[in-house]
Amino acid sequence: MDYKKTLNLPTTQFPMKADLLKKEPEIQKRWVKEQLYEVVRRTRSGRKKYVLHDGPPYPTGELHIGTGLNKILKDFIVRYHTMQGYDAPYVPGWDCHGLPIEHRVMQEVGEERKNLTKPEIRKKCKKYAEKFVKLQKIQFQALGIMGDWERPYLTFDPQYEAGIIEVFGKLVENGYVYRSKKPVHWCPNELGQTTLAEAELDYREETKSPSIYVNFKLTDTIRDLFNDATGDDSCIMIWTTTPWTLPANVAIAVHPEYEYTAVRYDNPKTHKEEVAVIADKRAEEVMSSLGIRDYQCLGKTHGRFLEGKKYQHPFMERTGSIVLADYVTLSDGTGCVHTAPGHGQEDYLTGIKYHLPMLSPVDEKGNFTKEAGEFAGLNILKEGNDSIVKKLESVGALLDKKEIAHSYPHCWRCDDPVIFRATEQWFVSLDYNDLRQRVLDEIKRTKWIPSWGESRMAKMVAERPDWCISRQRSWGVPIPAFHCMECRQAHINTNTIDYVRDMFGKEGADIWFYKDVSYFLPPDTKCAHCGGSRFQKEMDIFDVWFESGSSHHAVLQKRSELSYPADLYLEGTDQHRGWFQLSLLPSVGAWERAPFKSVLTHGFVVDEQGKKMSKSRGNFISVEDAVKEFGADVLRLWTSSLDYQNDMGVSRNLIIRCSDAYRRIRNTFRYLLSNLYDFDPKVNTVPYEGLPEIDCWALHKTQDLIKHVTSAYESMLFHRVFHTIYNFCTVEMSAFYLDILKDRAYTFAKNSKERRAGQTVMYSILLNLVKLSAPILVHTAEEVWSAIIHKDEDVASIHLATFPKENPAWTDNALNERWEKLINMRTDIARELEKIRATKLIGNSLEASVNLSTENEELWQFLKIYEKDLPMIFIVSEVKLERKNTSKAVKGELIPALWIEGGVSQHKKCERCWNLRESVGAVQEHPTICERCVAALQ
RNA sequence: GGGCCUAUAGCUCAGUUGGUUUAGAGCAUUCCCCUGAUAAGGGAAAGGUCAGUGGUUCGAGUCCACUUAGGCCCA
Repeated sequence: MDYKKTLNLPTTQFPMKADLLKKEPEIQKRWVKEQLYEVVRRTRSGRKKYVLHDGPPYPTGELHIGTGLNKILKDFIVRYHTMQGYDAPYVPGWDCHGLPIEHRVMQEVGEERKNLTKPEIRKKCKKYAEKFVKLQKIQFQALGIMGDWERPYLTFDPQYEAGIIEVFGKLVENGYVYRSKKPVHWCPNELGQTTLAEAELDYREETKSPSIYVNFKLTDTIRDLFNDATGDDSCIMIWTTTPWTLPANVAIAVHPEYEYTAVRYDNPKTHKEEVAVIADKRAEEVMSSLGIRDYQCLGKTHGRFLEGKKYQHPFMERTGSIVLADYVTLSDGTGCVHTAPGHGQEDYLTGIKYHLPMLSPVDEKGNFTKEAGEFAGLNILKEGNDSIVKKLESVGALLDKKEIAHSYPHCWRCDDPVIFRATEQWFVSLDYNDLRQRVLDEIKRTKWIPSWGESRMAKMVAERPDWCISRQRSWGVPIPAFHCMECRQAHINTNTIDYVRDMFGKEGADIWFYKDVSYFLPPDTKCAHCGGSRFQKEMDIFDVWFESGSSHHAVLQKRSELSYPADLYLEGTDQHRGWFQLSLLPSVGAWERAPFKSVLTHGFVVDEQGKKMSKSRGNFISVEDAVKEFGADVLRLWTSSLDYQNDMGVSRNLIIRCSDAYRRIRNTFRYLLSNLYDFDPKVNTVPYEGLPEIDCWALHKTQDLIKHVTSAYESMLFHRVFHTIYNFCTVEMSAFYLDILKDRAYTFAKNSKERRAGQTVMYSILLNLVKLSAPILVHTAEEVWSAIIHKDEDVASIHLATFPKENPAWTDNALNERWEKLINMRTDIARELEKIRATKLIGNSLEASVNLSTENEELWQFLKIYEKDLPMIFIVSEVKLERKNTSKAVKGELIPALWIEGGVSQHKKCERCWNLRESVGAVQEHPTICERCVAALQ
């Protein structure tokens, strides 16, 4: 007789091979068809909301794996909260305007760009953005991200644009918006004459510039600092490579902590004795560069003591003063830095700090203006530079002039060197009405994860300058302002803003570029300053950060399914300066509070060696490539396995390793399913009280699993979710419980209480496990769910199911402790059996017989209690207990009181259950099987 | 150059307020077993100067300083 046919061997349609590349798109199609997102919304309607607000990526090019990872993390959170019963809508968004897109479009257009009008450029940009929104959407969906993909938010939607204007209007109304000058990179080329963003600059290494040392006569004495600095010809010496910026000089910066000295020497040009202040550490090199051998240092003092000393500008009718700045270095120059707030970024910040005048006597063509006095009309990079140098020489202020080669920015379009020039810009004030302090208060009220985000953020806000929100570009939302053509004053108020807002909401911001100014102004508008009635449109657009930073209003406050403030913002740590901060500022400015209750940041994707990922390094991985190679669920599992608060290493190798883990988890599902083919929970469930103890142990471990996984999800520590689930599958289930359960599941009578008990537990484990892993393995969990014949919840999709809850009645710590001991024994015994196996006496552990002995009374009692179960637990055919050790017995490692002797069982092997039993052949009708199997056949 | 962050076996992670003689898992590796989860399953072994140096302490993977390597943001 073929007894194999009488066994209850596992059977299932659920394939071992995942075939994710084929199956995931099918499952996704099903979700779309069944409108899963909409159904989830409906079933959760009225429940407590949990709003994770999406930070919008740029629709440019293929998706970086880091962007995919960000969306996957968001999806974990949204899905987990949904399963916990929250109404957790997810509205993805895209940041559609801005220079990155305009830049790429212009590059694609090539030479023709010079002839394009703004509306034409905008049309092309829009097309470009739309194209990549579409492509990226497909890729996000391929990752299994659940959200409102039919209605994402796009920053170029007219309604969104109106929202931006509303935020701006509120800030204007509250008094934060002002106009002022700020230095910008400027291309003076005839065709250009425009500001340039950092991305539009080409730094040329070999640019030749004049290098000059200049003395500025001090009008304040320095004898208080340097006793020997007698006479009235004390100077402070600067070094610069841009003589043309000297007319705008208003200060000289020194480092507060560095040591400065006063050097006495004979000026080789004027042959007069002079005393000049320079950094002590620079003295030797500067003097040698000037060709001065004989000089004398008159002591030292810290830079901070020089603060406030006044000097006379060498050729302008003006005095300046010494200021302090941390950015002063000793790597070149004199340690005293010529400061012109109208011509440099750092100088500008120092200017703001010291309330210095912002001079910029240079027009849009790069020529000096009247403000530059005698130099008016000269082109700064040509005759201008030379004239300044000559002037310095003639007044005796020039010490030396050389030519040096260094790195200098050039315009990406015309290749001409660019200049720094102060132009009128729009700003949001940080200090008006204490905005900065109120933002800092909101930062304190927000929960930052990890916690150091708070100090990082607070420091940035505390030190940042006012926010320049205007850009001189084409692809963006225009700043809704007007300029009086009589007095040049800006005309802006809530009336004009509301008027424009309505127009943008209806027709889109494009209208600004097509229609005449009169179209946007309420009739009879008069200039508030001069009463003039002729106006020009403002042609600056908003900084694109202002757009995405308005999403808290344009999306959260506008869409009925969302709410403000959001429960969570989740982005990379670069967004502390970016989106987090630039959402926070307008939100506090307009509505007096932070747009988020908590902010979670993750690290960056790096390669296997921990190096930054970039296309040029060749270690770039796109979402599309990764999904095509591994499938979304493997990618999601990999994402979950990492501690995202650090940087995350990614390479094909690392993801391949993770696919092994995926297979293991999948196979656990498959095995559970395959043993439940004939189990109907309504009919076959064995109540807890009727379960063998090992089954209670498995349920205890399952409660433990639920507890730990839930807490890990709550803390958003997904790598703990992963490790907990994975270890449960391998250690507790596969290597122990399920291995032991085989005997019962296969060889006991189909409807026996013992077998049904095991199935009862496997069924419970299957349901819990599939739900616990559903937020991560979205497709596989769905596939498993479909394969479960008797579901405990009547929902078509696992993603409509509810998250498992721990059953405290099934947690039994005392029982668990007993089983810890038994498992340790099992490990000790396995080690002994391995020795016998090495001698080829046994193969399968069922061929073994084990003698256990102990002189420890407590352990002895313990063993006696479990005597009958021990063969089952150790998967051996017999276990004999003895009070005395034999000489061959070996001491246990984990249970030192236990002495173990492994041997070969002398019984015959039961052909059916493979155990070696004395009872084999006891029943005549079945001479090759044991009594237990005979009974199972009845 | 500045601010913030990270560093535990080849890989992914544990390591509770500094305290149990040999720092834990799992995976990968090597060897063995099984062939009734089978492109599966089980077992065993090996693998770490906790990035480095110095300090505090009776005692440091854990606290402090510096160094190195890397990341993010600035300059």
